[in-house]
Amino acid sequence: MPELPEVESFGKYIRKTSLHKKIEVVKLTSPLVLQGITARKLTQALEGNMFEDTQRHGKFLFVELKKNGYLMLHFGLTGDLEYFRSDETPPRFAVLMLHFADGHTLAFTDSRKLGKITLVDDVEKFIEKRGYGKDALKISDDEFLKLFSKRKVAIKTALMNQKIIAGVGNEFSDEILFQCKIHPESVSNKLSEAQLRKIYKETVSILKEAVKHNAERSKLEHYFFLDNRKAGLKCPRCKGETEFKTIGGRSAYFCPSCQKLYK
DNA sequence: TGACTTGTTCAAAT
DNA sequence: GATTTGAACAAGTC
Repeated sequence: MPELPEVESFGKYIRKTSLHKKIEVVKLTSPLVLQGITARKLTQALEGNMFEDTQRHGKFLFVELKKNGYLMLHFGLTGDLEYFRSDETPPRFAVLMLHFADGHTLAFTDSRKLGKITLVDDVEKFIEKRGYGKDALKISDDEFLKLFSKRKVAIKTALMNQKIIAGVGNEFSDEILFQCKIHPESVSNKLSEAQLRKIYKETVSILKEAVKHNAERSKLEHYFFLDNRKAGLKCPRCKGETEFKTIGGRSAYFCPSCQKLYK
């Protein structure tokens, strides 16, 4: 699922393929993904325009336009990007296609259509208005500690709450807590300062490494859960057996014998 | 066939 | 008012 590292890669992908090219035709095949704007408005804003750069906050990608602000992309569960020659067959789940003047097309694909697309004037204001927390790679350890030491929910739930810190999703939260040997159901404010600092350090280092490898799971083999979220696996650390549990309405995988529960 | 999954949002509860 | 809980959303996968 697209979490912070995947979204960072999507930004890189756009910068590599799609900057400074005139957008000639916009095709929107599924207006369902539009958030607060009409198809006409999106088309008008993009046609004749150009991408200049990208920036990311948590799982949100903002594509800077030459004129009139930013195109905001959120990839939901199944959002993806595909850049191809315009005479090739478009991808199956294309939701938005931008045909560039140079004969290439950038498609936003989304099979389950939980992604979101809109136009944004001011990125900072957008983030503030929606109440998102700092990006997981931009927050300091002290800020992290302050936020997590007052929350009374499961640490996994808190890590995934985009209003506390932005960017961590279900899969990475399982890995972070596995690396820290902390049970995902442990209550955030019951953890010691040292434990919270450890979680902070792991969060940053796992995300950074994933970003470095373009979120390719095959290059993150020394982690355990990232590509392998299942119950009944043998824990590589203590030979216990991994378990499944729904925590905060989300699936959680962990090793109950070496990830300690603090309640 | 229908249960399951996922990130976000929103409503309800505390 | 702030925080927490839990359902809803869409639709492919198994």
